[in-house]
Amino acid sequence: MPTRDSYERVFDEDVQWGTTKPCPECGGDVRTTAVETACTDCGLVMDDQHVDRGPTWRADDPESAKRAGAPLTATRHDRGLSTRIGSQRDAQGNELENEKRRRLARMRRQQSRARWQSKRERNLGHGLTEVQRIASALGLAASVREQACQLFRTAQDAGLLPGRSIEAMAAASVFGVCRCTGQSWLMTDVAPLARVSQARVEGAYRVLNTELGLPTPPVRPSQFVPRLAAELGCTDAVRRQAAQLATQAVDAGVTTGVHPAGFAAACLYMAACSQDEPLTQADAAAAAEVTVETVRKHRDSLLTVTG
DNA sequence: ACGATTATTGCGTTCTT
DNA sequence: AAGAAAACAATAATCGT
Repeated sequence: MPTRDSYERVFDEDVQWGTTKPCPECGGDVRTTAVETACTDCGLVMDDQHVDRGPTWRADDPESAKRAGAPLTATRHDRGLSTRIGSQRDAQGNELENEKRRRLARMRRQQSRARWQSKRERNLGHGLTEVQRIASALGLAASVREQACQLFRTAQDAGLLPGRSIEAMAAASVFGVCRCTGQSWLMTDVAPLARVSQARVEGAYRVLNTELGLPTPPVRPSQFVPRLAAELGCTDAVRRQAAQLATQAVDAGVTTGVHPAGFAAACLYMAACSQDEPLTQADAAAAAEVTVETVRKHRDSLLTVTG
């Protein structure tokens, strides 16, 4: 029996793991990790389907090659290590008789009771389910969902839960990860998905941020360009130019205090105009959930920047 | 001439600092 | 608390058909 150290990780050959290439959206780095292929800049996910294949483990001696279980995950309260008792077939795949079925059902029931050993664990399970629900409602990538779950764990470990609702902290965890990983979602996007008021989520996020010292960079309008561009069906060229305009405007310092999505909409509108692509102010504004006046205002400030 | 889009202005509200 | 920003509304101008 080889020791764990003698194992080496083996991945599929058809994917270049851990490599980067330029992003078609924003020119940033598209990085293929163990769980997905996504742009580190704009968050564009190109492929997060090969997650479930999981890593395989191979002994130095190829003879004894065997597959290990799924990778550990932060998304389940037991990190995915719990035993599942099936009900349909036995290990050989044969049908089970009724009596055995009943016995298995009983075992399953008992085990599921035993699985939630403590109140703490129940809370964790509840929180993680909530994190997952909100995260998938936002359409976050697998790696981001994973990080959100991890953040919730950290919050619980830091004793931030007592006195606050789990739902609030779960939503706050999702939002915190959105902020830290540059996702184009604001509090106004996350809070309505929570089962508690926005004020609660904000409160939970505040303690999360101060107690844990989250590395939260300021939101940049360029983060919203890809999503809005996709929603509006803009061409690649328009999207690229809009992203460029956005960063240009940030450098010029005309974006402080403004709604980033609204500004991104203005960038897209400007870019579309300059390339004679059809995009009305009304549509751009609607995508960013702002009014046409806002788009116009920012268009004007963009004009002063670009000269 | 007509509808759609864009501009302009003022004003009460909401948000940022 | 002061000031900026975004929303709302009314109205006019421009453009393509």
